[in-house]
Amino acid sequence: MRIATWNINSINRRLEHVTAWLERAQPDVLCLQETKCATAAFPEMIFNGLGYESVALGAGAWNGVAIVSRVGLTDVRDNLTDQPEWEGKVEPRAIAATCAGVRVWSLYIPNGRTPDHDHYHYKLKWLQALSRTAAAELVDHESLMLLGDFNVAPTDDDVYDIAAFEGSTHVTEQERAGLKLIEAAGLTEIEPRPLKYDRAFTFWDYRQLAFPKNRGMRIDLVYATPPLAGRVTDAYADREARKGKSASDHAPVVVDLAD
DNA sequence: ATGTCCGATGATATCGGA
Repeated sequence: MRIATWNINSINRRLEHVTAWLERAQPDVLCLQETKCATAAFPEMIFNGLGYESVALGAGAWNGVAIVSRVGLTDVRDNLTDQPEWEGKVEPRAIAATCAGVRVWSLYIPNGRTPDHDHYHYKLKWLQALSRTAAAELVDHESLMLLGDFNVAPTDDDVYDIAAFEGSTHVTEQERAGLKLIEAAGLTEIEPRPLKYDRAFTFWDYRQLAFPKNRGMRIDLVYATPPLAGRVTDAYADREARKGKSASDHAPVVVDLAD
């Protein structure tokens, strides 16, 4: 079974990329983030035509998550328990479904903007709520997987040059403590291998030739419970998908599980 | 081979967010 996650930065802008990648990579389940598309406007028929069911949660221009699956999609759930709000609203950043016995969450953790911004505190609270929801879900789902754009680099080696991130979000102790809460809940990170170079970056800014210079970050992450982690046969970041015209600024992360 | 990109706005260039 192949499970993947990809921040596609607008499903409508990226439809051709996503369908081509589905044909090439043949994932059984794909978690999407930043669909930037209202729930009812998600192009589910396109995925149906390729043999995938889908569920989506969105609110138009910002955020938005979805799961597409060709191995079943049941027990769909929107949002975390007590999900923190931004400007008085629960944003579409979390959706879950059970696919072939695996409880899958597609997650888009808030960016944080800058460490002195309210959005940063929102991000930290969001990570705390995520770890609590994960712990609660574990009661009913021993095969639990969290996938998505976490907007946190787990270690200094997960950015191209830690010196370039002084004073920035994504690399702070508090954000990494948020990831540790997920591990404390009983999940382990599935670290992908790179297809090229020494590190498996998943994001490269559109600006200043970041991709050709490989100035990347590893911020799209996968966490799994021990029964699932024990089934992992391969995991990689597919930088090929970052290439070409009108690509997303993120690359997919792919995880293979033994049946 | 790639020096932003996306979506929204009483738009037709500018802005917030990433």
